[in-house]
Amino acid sequence: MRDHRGSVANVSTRLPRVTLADQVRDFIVLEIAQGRMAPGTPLRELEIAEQLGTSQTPVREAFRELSALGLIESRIHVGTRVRDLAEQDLVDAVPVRAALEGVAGRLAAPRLIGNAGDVRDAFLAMQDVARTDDRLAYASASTQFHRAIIRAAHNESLLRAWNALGIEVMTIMAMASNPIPLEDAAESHRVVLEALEAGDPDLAEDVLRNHVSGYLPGTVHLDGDPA
Amino acid sequence: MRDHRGSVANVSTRLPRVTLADQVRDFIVLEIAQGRMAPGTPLRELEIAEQLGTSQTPVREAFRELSALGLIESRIHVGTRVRDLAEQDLVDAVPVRAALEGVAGRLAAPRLIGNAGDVRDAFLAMQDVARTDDRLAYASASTQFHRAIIRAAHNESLLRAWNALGIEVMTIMAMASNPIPLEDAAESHRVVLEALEAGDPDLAEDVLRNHVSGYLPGTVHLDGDPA
DNA sequence: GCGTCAAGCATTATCGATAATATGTAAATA
DNA sequence: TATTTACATATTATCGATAATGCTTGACGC
Repeated sequence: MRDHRGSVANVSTRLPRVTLADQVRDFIVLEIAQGRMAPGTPLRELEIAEQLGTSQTPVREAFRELSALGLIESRIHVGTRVRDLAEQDLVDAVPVRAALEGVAGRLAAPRLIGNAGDVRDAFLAMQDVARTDDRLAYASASTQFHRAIIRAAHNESLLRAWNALGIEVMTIMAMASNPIPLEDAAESHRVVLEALEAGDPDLAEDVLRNHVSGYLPGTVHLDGDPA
Repeated sequence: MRDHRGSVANVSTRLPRVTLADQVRDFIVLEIAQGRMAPGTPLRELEIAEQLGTSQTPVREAFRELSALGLIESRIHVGTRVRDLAEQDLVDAVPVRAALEGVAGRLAAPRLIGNAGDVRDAFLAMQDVARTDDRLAYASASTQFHRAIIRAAHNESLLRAWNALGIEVMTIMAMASNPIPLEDAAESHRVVLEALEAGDPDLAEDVLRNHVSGYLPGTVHLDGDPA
C-alpha cells in the first residue's frame, strides 16, 4: 500500500523487512477490509499495542498513516475510530474513480492485448467467490480486480492517486447495502475484461468509465460493489 | 515550543490546539513548498527534532503522514528524504492530473459562475509573483491556483487523490528546468479562470485537461510549471 | 587485483514511563 | 432548577533512553 520505490518492480528481492508500524498498519487495514472493524469502531492505542505485543509507538505511527489515507480519523486527546463514510463520500468518489480508471484502461489496454494476465486471473477469482455468496470476500475480490487494472497501467502516479481513495472500505460499506446477486455483479466485469483484451485504448477507457460510473450507491446496478 | 499555552494571544479565534506532530508536519510542508528543502534533501529525525525543540517522536509521526501523502519517502533503517522524482514520474503524472483536474473543472464550474473566488485570488497572486521573477515563489503560487480549483469542486475524494500526487514537489522540480518567462506562464492560466467563471462544465473540463496536458516536461509550453 | 567478511558508525526503530488534556460526573452556587 | 466549577478518569501526546539495523570501510585471503 505504501511502497518505498516502484511497487511494480521486483517484489521478490525485497525481504519482508518491515517495521512494526507497517505490520500494525497492515493488520488494521485487513481488519477493516474484512469487516471485523466496522466503521465507527473506536481504536485504542494501548489496547491494539497489547493485542499485537508491541508498544504504543508503532500503533500511533500506523494511525498517522491510516489517518492520512482517510481510513480512520482521530480527535486530539480523545481517540481514533474507523472512518464512517457518509453516503456523500461514496457518491463523491464515483466520478473520481471513473476518471482514474478510465485513464487506467487507456494506458493498460495496449499492454493487455489478447491476454490480460493478472486482470483475467482476478476476474476468474471474482467469479469463484461470487458462487460462495460471501459478500465480504467478493468485495475483496472486486477490489483486487480493479487494482489489477490500475497496476497494469504501469503508472506510479495513477496507483498512488487510486490508493488514496480508500476503495477497500468503500467497497465493504457498499456491499453491505446492495442486494444484487453476486454472480450477476461478477459477470458485469466481463465486458471490462474483454475491452482490455481487445487492446483499444478508446474503447477500454469508455467501458471502464461507464462501468465505474454505475457504482453510484442507492441506484440499482449490476455490480453489487462500488469497487 | 514547550511552554506557550498560557499566552492569552488569540482568545477570539480557535486556539491552536494541535499536536507537535501536526506543527512539525506543517513546518516541513512549508519548507518543501517554498523550496528550502529541495527534492532529495535528507531529513534526519533527531536533527529536525532538535531544530524545532521537540523529541524524536513527533517528527517520526510527521514523517509517516508525509510519506503517506507522497511528499517524502523513507527507507527503513536508512533515512528519509524529500521525494525525488525521476522524469518518468513527472511524465506519468500528467495524464492523471489531467483527468483529475478535468473532473475538478466539471464539478467546480457551476459553483464559480461569475466569481471564481479563491481561484481568482490565486490567479492574481500568481500574476504578482510572476513579475518578481522568483521562480520558487511562482511554483508555490501555481500550486495554490490549481489546489484552489480542486477545493472548489467540494469533493473530498478528489482532493485526496490530487494531494497524493505530490504536486508541490513536481512543481518545484519542473520550475528549475523550465526557462519560460513567468509572466507568460501565469497568463496561460487566464483561459482556465475564464472557463470556470463561464460556468460551463464541459468547457471547464476541456480547458483544464488541455492546460494540464501541456505540463509534459521537456516540451516547450507556455506554463513554466507542471502544477 | 578482486571478492568476502567483519567491525564501527550513523541513523532509525522501539520501548517504558510520564505529562497533558478532553470529557463526564457531581458538588457547589445562585 | 439551571449553571458553573471542581475533580476524577480514560486516553492520548510526548519524552528520553536503548535496541536494532543498513551502510561504509578496510582488512584479509585468494
